[in-house]
Amino acid sequence: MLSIQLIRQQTDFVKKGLEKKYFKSIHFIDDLLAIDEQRRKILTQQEECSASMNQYAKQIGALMATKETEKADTLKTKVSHLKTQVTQLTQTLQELEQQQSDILLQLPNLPTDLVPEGKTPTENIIVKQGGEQFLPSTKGLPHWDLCKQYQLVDFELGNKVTGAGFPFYTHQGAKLQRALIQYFLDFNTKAGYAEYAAPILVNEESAFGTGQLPDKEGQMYVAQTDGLYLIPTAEVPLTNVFRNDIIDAKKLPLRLTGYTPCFRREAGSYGKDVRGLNRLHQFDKVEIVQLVEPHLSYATLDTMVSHVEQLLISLQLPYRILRLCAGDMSFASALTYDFEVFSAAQEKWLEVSSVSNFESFQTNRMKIRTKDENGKTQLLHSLNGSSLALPRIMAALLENHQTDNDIALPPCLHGYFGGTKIIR
RNA sequence: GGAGAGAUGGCAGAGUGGUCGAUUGCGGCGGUCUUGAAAACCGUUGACUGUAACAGGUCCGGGGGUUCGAAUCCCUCUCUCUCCGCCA
Repeated sequence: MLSIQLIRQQTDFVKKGLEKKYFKSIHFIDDLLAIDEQRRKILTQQEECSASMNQYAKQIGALMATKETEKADTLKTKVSHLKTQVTQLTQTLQELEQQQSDILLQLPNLPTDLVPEGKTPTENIIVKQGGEQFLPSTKGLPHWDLCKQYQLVDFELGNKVTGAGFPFYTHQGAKLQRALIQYFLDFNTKAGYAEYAAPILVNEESAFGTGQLPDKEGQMYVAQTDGLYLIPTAEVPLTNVFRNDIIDAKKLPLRLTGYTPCFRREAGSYGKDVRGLNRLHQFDKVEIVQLVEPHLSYATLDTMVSHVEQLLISLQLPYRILRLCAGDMSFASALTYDFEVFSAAQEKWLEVSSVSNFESFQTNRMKIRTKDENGKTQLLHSLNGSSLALPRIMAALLENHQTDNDIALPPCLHGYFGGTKIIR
C-alpha cells in the first residue's frame, strides 16, 4: 500500500509511476487528496472536542470530591453537548477513513527507475542468458510424453480424483519431486535462509497483507465456511510471520525459506499454455523471503537473483533472466526479475522463478517495522523469490536431459534422488 | 463438541469507576565504579497519530454499550489455558 504521506508530498511522482504501470484511474489520486484534506480537518475538530471533554471530566471529578455538585452539574451538561458533537464528527471521520483506505488498497506499487517502459511481456528486457552448453542436440519428446513413458505423472488420475490441473506424481516422478524439494531447501538454508514449514491456509488479514486481496480475489481458492484462503504461494504465510512486528535491527536481515504446495485457480488460462505441467491448479514451490532495511533492498535483490541463478546452473538448465516491464509486473512489485528455462522439446521458454522487491508496499500493509539509529520506527522492505517452482523445472529437466534410453539427472540431484538417472 | 478460568507494555505480573498510559520485577539502553568484564548503584526505556518543535488525540485481545468520566461495570466476538468427550 502506498502511504498517504507520499501521495500528499510527491503527487506528481506518484502519478507518473502509476501511468508507467498503465494504471487506468489516475484521478484516484486527486480524489484521495480531497478526501485526505477533509479527513484531517474533521480530525482536528474531533480531537479539539475530545480534549475539552477530557478537561471538563477532570474538573467534574475535582468538584465531586469537594461536593460542589451544582457546579459539577453545569459542566456535565456542557460535556454532553460536546459528546453529541464528537459522535457526529467521529462518524464522518470513519466514513472518510473508509473511503480513503478503499482507494489506497486499489493503488498498485510504483515501478522503480530501473523498470523498463512497456505494457506486454514482449517489452521485458533480457538482462542475461546462460547455460547454453546444456542445450540438447536434438529436440526430443515433450514432457507429457515422457511422463507417460516413464510413469512419472498421471494426469488422468488427477482428473478422476480432483479435476484438471491436479495431477498425481507417481513412482520415480514422486521421488523426483521429493528430491527437488529437499535439494532446494538445503540450497537455501546453506545460504542462510531459515526453514519454515508454513500453514497452507491463511486468514483474510494475511491475504491482504501481501496484496493478494483485494487485487487477486478471483485467483485464490476459498474455504468459505471458515473464511480461509488456500495460499497461491508461500510468500503469503512467510511474509505475514512478521505482521504488526517491530523488529530489532540486530536481527536483520530476516531470511526465510519454505516449501509449500501452491493453489491457483488460473481463471482465464487456456490452450497449449496449460498442457502437461506447464500450468497447474496445485503445484509445489520452494520460496525465499527477505525483510531488510530500506537502503539495502536493491543490493539484496541482486543477491537473491544470483542465488536463484546458481541454483539453475547447478541443475544444468539453459536459462535467461528478464527484467519485467512496468505493465507486466505484479500489483505489489517495484522491480521484478523473471527466470525462464528453455525447453527444447516445446521450443519455448518456461517461467520458473520470479524475484521481486516490494519496497514498503507490503510492509506498510502489514506494519512490519524496525527502529532506525535515532529510535524512529520505519518500514522495512520486503522481497521474495521462487527457488524454485517445481513443475516447470521438472518439465525442463525431463525434456532437456532425455536420452534414447533414460533421463539423466544433474549431479546435484544424485544423492537426493538416490540414482543418476530415471529409467524405464 | 460440553464445562470452567483467563487475555494488561519485550517478558512476568499489580491495578475492580476519577491525578492510570498504567505500581513493581526481569530484560534493553546510558552512566558511576573497574585495566576490562561481572556484581552493585544511579538514570532511562510502549505504540499509533499529529507538530517546524511543543501541544493535543488514540490505544490495557477485537467490536459495541452504560457514565460527566472506563484497564476497571454490561453485551458480544475471537483467542488461550484446565477438565471431559472425540480423534491423525
